[in-house]
Amino acid sequence: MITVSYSPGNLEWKWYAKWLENDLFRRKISPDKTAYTILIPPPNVTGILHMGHILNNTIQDVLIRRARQKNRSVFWIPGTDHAGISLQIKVEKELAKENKTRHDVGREAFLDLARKWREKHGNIILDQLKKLGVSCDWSALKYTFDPDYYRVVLATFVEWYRRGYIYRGSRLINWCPVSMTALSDEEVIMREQNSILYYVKYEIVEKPGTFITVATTRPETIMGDVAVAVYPADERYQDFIGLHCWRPILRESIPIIADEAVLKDFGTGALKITPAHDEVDFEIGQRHGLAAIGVIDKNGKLNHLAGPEFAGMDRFEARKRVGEYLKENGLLVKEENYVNNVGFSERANVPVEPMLSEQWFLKYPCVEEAKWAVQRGFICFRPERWEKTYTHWLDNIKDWCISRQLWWGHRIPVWYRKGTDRNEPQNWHVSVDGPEDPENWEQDEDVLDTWFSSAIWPLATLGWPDGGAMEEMGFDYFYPTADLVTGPDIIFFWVARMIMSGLSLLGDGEKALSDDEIRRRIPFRNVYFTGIIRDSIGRKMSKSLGNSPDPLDLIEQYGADGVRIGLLSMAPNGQDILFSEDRVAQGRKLCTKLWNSFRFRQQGGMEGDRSSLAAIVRRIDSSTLEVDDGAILGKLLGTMNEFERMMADYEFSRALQILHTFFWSDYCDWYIEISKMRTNETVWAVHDLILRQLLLLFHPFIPFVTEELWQGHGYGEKFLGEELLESGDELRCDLSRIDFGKMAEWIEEVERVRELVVAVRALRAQFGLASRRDVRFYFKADPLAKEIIDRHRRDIKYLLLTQFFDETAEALQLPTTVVALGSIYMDTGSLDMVEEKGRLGRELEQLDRLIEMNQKKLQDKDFLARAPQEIIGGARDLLAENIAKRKELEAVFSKLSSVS
RNA sequence: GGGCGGGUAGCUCAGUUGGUUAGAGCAACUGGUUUACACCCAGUAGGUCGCAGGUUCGAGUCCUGUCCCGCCCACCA
Repeated sequence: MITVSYSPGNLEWKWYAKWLENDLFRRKISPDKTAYTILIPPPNVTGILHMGHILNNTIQDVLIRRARQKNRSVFWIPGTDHAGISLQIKVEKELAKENKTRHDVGREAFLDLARKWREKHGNIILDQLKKLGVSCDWSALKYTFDPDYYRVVLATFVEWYRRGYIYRGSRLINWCPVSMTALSDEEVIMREQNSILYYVKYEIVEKPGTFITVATTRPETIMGDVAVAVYPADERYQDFIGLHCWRPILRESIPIIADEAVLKDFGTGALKITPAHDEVDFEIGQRHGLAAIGVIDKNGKLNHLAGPEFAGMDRFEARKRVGEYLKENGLLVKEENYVNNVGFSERANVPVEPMLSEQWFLKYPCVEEAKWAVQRGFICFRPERWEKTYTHWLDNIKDWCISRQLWWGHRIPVWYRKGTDRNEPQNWHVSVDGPEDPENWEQDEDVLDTWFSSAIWPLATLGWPDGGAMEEMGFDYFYPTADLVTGPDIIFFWVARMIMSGLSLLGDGEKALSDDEIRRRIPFRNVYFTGIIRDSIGRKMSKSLGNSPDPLDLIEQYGADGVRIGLLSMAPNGQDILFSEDRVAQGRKLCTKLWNSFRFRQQGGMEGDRSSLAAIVRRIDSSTLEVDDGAILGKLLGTMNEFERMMADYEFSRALQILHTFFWSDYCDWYIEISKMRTNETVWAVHDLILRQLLLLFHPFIPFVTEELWQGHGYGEKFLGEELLESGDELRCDLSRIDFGKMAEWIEEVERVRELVVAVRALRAQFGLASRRDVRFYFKADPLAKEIIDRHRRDIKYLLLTQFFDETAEALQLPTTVVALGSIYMDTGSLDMVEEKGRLGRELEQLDRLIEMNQKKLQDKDFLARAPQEIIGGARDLLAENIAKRKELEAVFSKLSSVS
């Protein structure tokens, strides 16, 4: 038996603990079953649970629980990410409270602090996820900084280095002057800025008194200029190409060159070349063999190469001062306001500085195969459109700067022989364990980009590359994984890189891969991209706006079940989601309603075997089975089939809506109500059957309350989570004693009766008589319809709150409503004739419009000639129905007319 | 500059190869303690489907153009 009222707080933790106790989530390798694996997108150890996690993990849990219901061998691998730069910042902030920097405590002590921080806070988010009910196999928990994971990361580096994909080089990279590290292109976000475009005069060396003017937004880099470039065919500057000009600050002769990369229509068409601080300039410099002079330091301040006047000055201060200097010296032609795009560091939120720097790079492996895998559908993106984004990125891919000047991260496994030139590869040692004579070497100080370790998440979590570990984890059985659920914002950061990693690392050769080989190596078969959760007016949720609800508060208030189903119901397929707490409240209401429907059932007595589907079916006695019972069972089967179709397409919110409508409208509002009139064993068995199927269908979405009801209602020994789900067709076989040939007919019949009841309710509501019990009704129907009405007369009387529902032979002079089954007249005892005439008149008018429309269509020769038969037939039926209806109304109407 | 997504009831969204009178939930309004549930029940109202053309017997759905909103990518300094 279940308790009177539903309170999620009490029961949720109870069941989660029991599930864990009974090891329900642990993977099992069963050769006779198909494997189904999901990798959790590892949340950052620094993260706290937000709505995005809730959505993400709810979807994963739904998929996982459904896979269990379908007898798959399920493995959901949980884990966390060490969150490189993010955790480093947290620890540095704590140090800052004591007025210390990481350099004060030193590398080892700093790493200890970071580890301690993670031990203390790192698993909070996992505990929060448990509150949500996620059914991960916790015995497989991974952390990207686990010692074994750490080794895999290094092994990957070594392997790719060995294959020539990783190299060290001096390139122009994105430098963050606040975090003091290099960043990848993906970590730079472009922002519109109000800038000033300075037009600066450079005097021609060979022609004193003649100038070439360049336009720049970055005058503070003039000291690093090594040339001025123009478009080769630019007629304005033909005479200047090959000459020289004087750099206006730190006066020096620099060449005037021609390069196709210059846009002649921008500014003056002349471009100052500063290879150390601009990407285009760098490339031009390379083409022309120019040196690069870096005038900005890693902390964002100008260095000694900028000259004594500006050295030590912040780059933005220097910009202003250089501007003033140029003006004072008559070198500034003009300045104008200008809006341009500037790259910002994602984390520190300051403009990045393009800087020439020695870093480690990865030339991505298997780029073409990665494209192919998705194009050929070996990996299926949902929604499909993300394929384009993915392909476009791969088409324009550039080498990945993987080294970070941080301490918290996987340290690059490269050692340099002490006292030798680091630029010479023969002085390098690259291995996981380091050189055997460490005293003669010093290790590279840098660590790897966090995303480097994330890229091998599907491999490392399953034990790769260690044979023993792979066997223990069941690599061959569980890889490739089935579904990846993530946000489209990390399609480059993570998804694409995982695909390339899998393709590359699961083989050793670099030869072209066959389709079969690709299928074997891909890390997952489906990628489901969720929408991004926004607030109710479409803004991104953020801490600073304070528009993000605390998921734990929501769970507290509405229960994890309510939050889960509420969120899913508002999540259209792959579209952004406008969060509304209202929906979450509705989620809880659904749980409550489910609960209460069981309370209704239990008031009917708990006799009857419910321990299995077969047992319930046995209790159904065909001789007492009525049309209503058959109809609701038929609807259940239809609902199950449609639900399955939607779920197969990952259309969660639509699937839920179908289920919701069946449960609430068909089962509760109709079937429960009419079954109150007859309480025999067959009816209770039908209830047990429907409730049982509802629990199974709802369970992946609302696991806690369904488990409570399952156990409380005595549905079996096993946990609901262990029970298999029949398909609609399978259930149909189990119900083979029912005459399914008539099912469609039954459903149709019940629909007609419902139509009648609804129409009459509306009629009486219009007369303000909704709750009066003394209203009499009369009906006029043809023999076939009368048979139906007779069959349901008891239900109709009950639902219409009336004692009188009698047959009549003629149109009565009473308020009336006409439905497919016939005409219903309402005897109110007294009646405002004028009011009723007006009402009927309006209804007639509307019918006339419909009839006219229909007739027109059916008289259209083209329509008759070209439209398919069933459409024409449908139109004919509709017309006939409306004409009949009109005739009935007309009869009453004319009677009223004759009276007044 | 290129690409993607969206514009349907006051709000959030469905609408599946074009086909009967465009749907749901919420909000609004009216009425209701009928032996599961007021976290409920019953009912009412509300839409020229962004705009303009076109294809078609028939367009919310297909095509073209156009206007808004959002996102992603891009080396105009």
